[in-house]
Parts: sequence; structure tokens; C-alpha cells
Amino acid sequence: MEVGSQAGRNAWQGLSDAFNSECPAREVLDHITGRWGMLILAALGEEPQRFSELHATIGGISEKMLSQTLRTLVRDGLVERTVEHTTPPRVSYELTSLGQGLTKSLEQFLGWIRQHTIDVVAAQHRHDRQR
Amino acid sequence: MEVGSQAGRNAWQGLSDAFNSECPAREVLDHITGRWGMLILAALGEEPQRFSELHATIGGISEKMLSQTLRTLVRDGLVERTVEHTTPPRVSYELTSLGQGLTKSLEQFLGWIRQHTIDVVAAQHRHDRQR
DNA sequence: CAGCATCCAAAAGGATACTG
DNA sequence: CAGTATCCTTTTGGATGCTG
Repeated sequence: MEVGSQAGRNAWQGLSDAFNSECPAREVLDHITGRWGMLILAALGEEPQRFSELHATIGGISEKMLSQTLRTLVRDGLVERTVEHTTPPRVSYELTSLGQGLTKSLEQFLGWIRQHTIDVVAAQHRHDRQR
Repeated sequence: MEVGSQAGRNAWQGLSDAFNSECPAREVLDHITGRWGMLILAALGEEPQRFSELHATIGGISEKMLSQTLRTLVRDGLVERTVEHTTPPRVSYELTSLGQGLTKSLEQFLGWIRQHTIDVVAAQHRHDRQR
């Protein structure tokens, strides 16, 4: 994707499919940017984790949503599910190579949030005080 | 917010705040990754646009959601709203410098989606056929 | 432990009509 | 043009109880 410095040129042209609600890219975007997708991917970006570990890592998620979101990510080929048939069973989740590539590109974004949350909160206060 | 006790365990340590449902970072994450936030930011990442232009660019969004999401992004200090009091009025939206930094880090992620949507769709089919 | 099923409450979102 | 207001439907998500 060329970020052309040409005036009036659409550098996002290659993304026009995500802007199209009919394109599968939109569905992929929704899966990842759903309320829990990114957090799960970020958690797994560090290391494989078991169901209960993920549940503990990600604050506020219910078992239902964790399970549901994981199934979606597995179906999308971003996460792999591995079962050890012990008693009690161990089920661990890890990123596929596809998921690793994605998570890498997510890092910057999540890093930005960590660094600039304070700026956003300041902006919110400024905005609220001003009316 | 340094938590160094668990040595070497969490490469995402700096993000532990996003994992905490009580932290404002979670709210920022939700605003941006809400259904329309990213698409609006991506659209504005190219150039300032008017309300109706955004509405045309982003497939499937209603005026209500566009308006609502824009207000949130303006409050968060990511987007600036400019009114020209002509008749009919012109209202244009553009990224603030804060929003520009964010959108830059978003580029990679959105680029990944564009490039790998096809892989995800293939994985979905493989998964569905296999059961 | 790792989940699925069910029920229910809450939030998100769309359609439509209307305003400055 | 750029919204707002209202109503209503759809989706999301949490709590709970139950399995292998």
C-alpha cells in the first residue's frame, strides 16, 4: 500500500473492501475488533494459555463470551485449540502463524492505546468542562 | 503502573491496563474498536471529509451511528469538527494530531486484514467442511 | 477443568420522521 | 446539508445450572 504524497489521491483505496459492508473483509474486521477479540489475541500473543488462564487474564469477560469468541477465532484460523485428554482435561489455545502475523500488526495499535490513554482522558475532560 | 514481580512472564505487561476492565484504557479501546470507529478513522486518515462524504464512503452505516460515533471521537480528542456557517451548512471532520498518530498505527492492522481476508475465508471453509 | 444450554436484561443499531 | 428524536428490532452479553 503506497502512501502516495500525491494530493487528492486515496491512500486507503486498497481498503475499500473493508468499507464495503458486503465484503468478507468487513466480517473479519468485526471478528477481530469485537469486544473481546483483540484482548484474547493480545493475551495469546505472549504465550499459549489455557481456558482458565485466559479467563483470569482478561478482566470482565464471562466464560460464555470467552468460549464463543475463541470458537470464532479458531474457525477463522487465527487460533489453534489443543486438547489433552487427561483428567481433568487440559485445553490450551495458541496463535496460528496467521494469528501471529495479525497480532504483530496489532502490537503497535495496542501500544498506542497504552501510551495515549492519558491524552484521551484529558481531552474528554476538556470537552466536558467546556459545556 | 509497573508490576515487575512475575519475572519475564508477561511481554504484554505494559498492556495490563487494557486487560483491566476498570481502567480507562479499556474504554478507549472500546471506542476505537467499536463497530464503526476504525472505519471512520481510516476514512479520515486519508483526508478531511464532510458528514455526507463519510456517509457515502462507509458502507452500511446509518446517519445515527455516524453522528453518534463522530461525537465520541471528537470528545476523545481524535477528531475535530469544523462548521462553516453557510447555507446549506458545511461540517467537515478531520483527524487531530492525536488521531493522526493513532491512525498511523492502525494502518498496519487494516493492511493485514486486506491482505489476509482471503486466508481467513479459506480457513473458515476448511473448518466448516471438516465437521 | 472446560465447556454448553437456557433464560433474561441491556445495549447497540436501524428506519423513519422531522428540524435549523 | 447535517443532523436530532423517536420507536422498535436485533444483537450482545451476563447469570445460572448442568455435563464429560
